[in-house]
Amino acid sequence: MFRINKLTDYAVVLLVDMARSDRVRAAHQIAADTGVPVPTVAKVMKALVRSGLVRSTRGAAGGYLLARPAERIAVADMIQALEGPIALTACVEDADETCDRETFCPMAGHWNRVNAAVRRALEGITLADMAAEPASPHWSTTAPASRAAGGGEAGERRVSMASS
Amino acid sequence: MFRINKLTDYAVVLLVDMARSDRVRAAHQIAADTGVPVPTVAKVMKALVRSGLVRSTRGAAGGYLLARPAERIAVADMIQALEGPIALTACVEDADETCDRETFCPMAGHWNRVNAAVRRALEGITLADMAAEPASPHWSTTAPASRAAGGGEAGERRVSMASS
DNA sequence: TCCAATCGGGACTGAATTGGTCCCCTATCG
DNA sequence: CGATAGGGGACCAATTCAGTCCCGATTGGA
Repeated sequence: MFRINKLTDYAVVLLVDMARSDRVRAAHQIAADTGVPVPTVAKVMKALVRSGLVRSTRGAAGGYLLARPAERIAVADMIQALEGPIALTACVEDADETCDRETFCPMAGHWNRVNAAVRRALEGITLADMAAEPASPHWSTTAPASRAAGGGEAGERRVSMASS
Repeated sequence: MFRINKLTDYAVVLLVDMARSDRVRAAHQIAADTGVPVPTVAKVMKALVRSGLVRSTRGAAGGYLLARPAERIAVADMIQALEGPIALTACVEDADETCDRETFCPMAGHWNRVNAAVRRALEGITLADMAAEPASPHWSTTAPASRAAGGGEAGERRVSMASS
C-alpha cells in the first residue's frame, strides 16, 4: 500500500504537537499530550534528534524542542529522519554494486526520476502545514480528483493488501 | 525507507519488458526474458490483469499483452495495481471510525494533501518513460542475457536503508 | 556533594507483513 | 481429447516492524 512506517506516523504526530506548543517538554509530557506510549516517544525522539529536526536538552528539566521553525521542516525531512533516504526502490544512484541480475535494470536510472518527483512533492509540504488547525472539524478540503477517483480512491483505514 | 514492495518492483520490470516487445508472450517467456522466477511472474501478472493494465489470453498459445499503450500507463497505476490505493498512512478520508485516539489526528486531513501530492507526482511518469532506453545509465547497457543461470541469486539489491 | 530527572544508544522479542512456491480448476487451440 | 496457458487462492519461510527495556551519560537542584 505504499505507506510509511507507523513510527514515522508517530513522528509526525509528535512534531505537530511540538510545533503547536513550543516549550521544552520532556518525553513523558509529550507522550501524555499525544497519547503515544512513552517508550515509543523516546524512540522516535532519538531519531528526530539524530537527524537534526529536534534539539534535546539533557539532565533534569531537560526535554525536546524543534530545532527549526515549523515552516522550515518539510514532510520529506520527517520521513527521511525515520526511514532514511527517500527512494521507492533499492535501486538508487549510489548503488555501488550493480544489481545482481543485469536484466533487472533495463530501466536503469528511471526510478531516480520517480524518486525525485516524489521527494519534491514531499518537500513542498511543511510541518507548519500539518500543524495548521484544520478549517473544518472533519476533513472536507482536498478533493484530489485527478484520476482514480471513480470509486476506488478509498482505502479502508488499516487497508490491507489488495488481494485479501 | 518509504519503499514499494518487491513485487511492485517486479511488476515494473515486467511491464517495461512488455512495453518494449509488444507481442503476446506467455508467463514463462517473460520470466525467461526478465530473469524473474516463473511463479513470481505469474503472481504479478494476476494482479496486473485484475487491475486492467494487462490483457491476458488463455488457452494454448495464450499469454499477456499490455491493455493500453505505455504512454497511458502511469507509475501510479502500477503501484496501485499491486499495493492498492496510494496513501502514506492508514488515516485516509473515508476512515469512518475516528482514529482510536483522538489526539492522534489533530492534523486531521492534512495527510490527504500529502497523499494527493505524491499521487500526482506518480501520475506524471508513465511506463513509456520507464521503458525508454536510458541515455546514460550507470551500468553500461548489459546485453539482455537470459537469466543468469548460476543460481547465485542472493538477491542483494539492497542499498541504503540500513541507516536507521 | 549527592540525588533525581532526562536523554542516548542499543539489544531484544513477539507479531505482522512480505516473498515466493505450489496446487487445482478453467479456458482455448490443434 | 489432450496439451498448453492463465486464474484463484492456500500455504510456509523469511524478513521486517513495533514496542519495550536496560544501562550509561548528563544536568540541575537540594
